[in-house]
Amino acid sequence: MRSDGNAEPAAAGAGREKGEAKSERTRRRILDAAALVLRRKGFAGARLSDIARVAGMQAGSLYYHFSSREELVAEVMRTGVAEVQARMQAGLAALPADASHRDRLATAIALHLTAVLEQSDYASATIKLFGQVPKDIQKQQLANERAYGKQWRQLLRDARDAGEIRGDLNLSAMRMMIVGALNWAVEWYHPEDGPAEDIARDFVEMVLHGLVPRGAAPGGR
Amino acid sequence: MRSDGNAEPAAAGAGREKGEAKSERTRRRILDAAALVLRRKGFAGARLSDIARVAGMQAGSLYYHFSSREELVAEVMRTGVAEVQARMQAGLAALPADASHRDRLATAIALHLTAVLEQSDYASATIKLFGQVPKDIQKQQLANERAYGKQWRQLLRDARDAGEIRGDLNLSAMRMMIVGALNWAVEWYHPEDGPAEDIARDFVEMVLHGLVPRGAAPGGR
DNA sequence: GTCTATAACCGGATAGAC
DNA sequence: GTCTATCCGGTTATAGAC
Repeated sequence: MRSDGNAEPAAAGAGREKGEAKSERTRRRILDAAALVLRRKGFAGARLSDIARVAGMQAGSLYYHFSSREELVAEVMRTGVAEVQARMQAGLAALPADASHRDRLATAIALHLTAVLEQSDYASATIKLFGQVPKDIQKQQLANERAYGKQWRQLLRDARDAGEIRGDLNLSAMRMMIVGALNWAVEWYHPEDGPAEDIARDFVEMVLHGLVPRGAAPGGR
Repeated sequence: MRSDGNAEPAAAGAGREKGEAKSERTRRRILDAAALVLRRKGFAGARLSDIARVAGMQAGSLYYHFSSREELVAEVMRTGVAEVQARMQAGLAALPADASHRDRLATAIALHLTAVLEQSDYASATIKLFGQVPKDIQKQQLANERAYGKQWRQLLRDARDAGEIRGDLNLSAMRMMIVGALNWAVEWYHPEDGPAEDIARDFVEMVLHGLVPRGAAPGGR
């Protein structure tokens, strides 16, 4: 969920189909447990024994489903992007056909933030993990996130081309700043801070209109 | 560098005085090495043997200067906030007396970003580490960052009270968003992206004036 | 103050019973 | 498929020589 992926095409879908074999369901239970533990303890802090306990089994049993700890972590991260991207795609598609580009941008911000703060341990784990995992997993993950980054770039470019956002800005920097602020929320957010949607509203307001009052002299000082 | 510290007063100064004993200099050499290694490998990934190698000694020798790995990490983090705060204080004090609150805010953004991206391994390590270290170090660190958070809150409140930024915004959310976007830069920034000052300029522009062109209809849509 | 050697421990991975 | 038992490598921390 860095939005700057820049390599090969992203991997397949998020999974989560219905008619799964029992084995598939166990696998998912392990992944759910791993996402939870990884989100809380980070890459090196999450022990297989923790994950196994949450999944309701013994550490050794995990190896029937995954060939190594790293494979398990990598799959959590793959799922993390896939989930956010799926929600984003669905959420944008659900907008009325005549929604403005600014509406689409505002919706994307809210979707990313709620996914990351409230809906998906996979997403929050993925964000925390990226800077902690070995280089080869990072590379793989950049590839996974490529399509997601593309979506954000498109969103901003379309808005600019339509004249709904300024043409004098470095859109790449804007994207990093927006997504960065959203991602960083996993470091400080607690449910007592209120629903993620409320926070998203404030973020959108600042991203679109800035801190300076509309009427004020442009120069500052 | 989370800006939301909320406990006891922060610890003493950043250190770095001149007439240090040899032993003090060695201690600092170890801390420098630790900051570098921790920034690159994270809390659990940084081995004492790595740190010792960078500092030019054997792992066992570290224990003459620090009683435990955690103590070493905690001191790196304490130094991290202290350095950023010192730079911030000096940088703001260097502004002309008639600088606007918006100028002060813009300066704070640039100072935080350059400190974190270019000037201090302690600062970048501290940011990466916070979410990875044990709870007791986190607690201690929140206390260390209390004064820094206060400075940011003051900056925003003063600007609002002077009418230089809007009065209808949740300043707490704004602070988290601004500092969060800056902190997140340690996750993606590479020197090839250009000087941190340039990135800071873009950030300031968006924070102050937003993405929407000044003349545009306020409603969007 | 720093080194070498080693104790003590821990977590990932494997083997084989069930 | 899952369990128990165990191996194995690596890391923190300590002891004692220099």
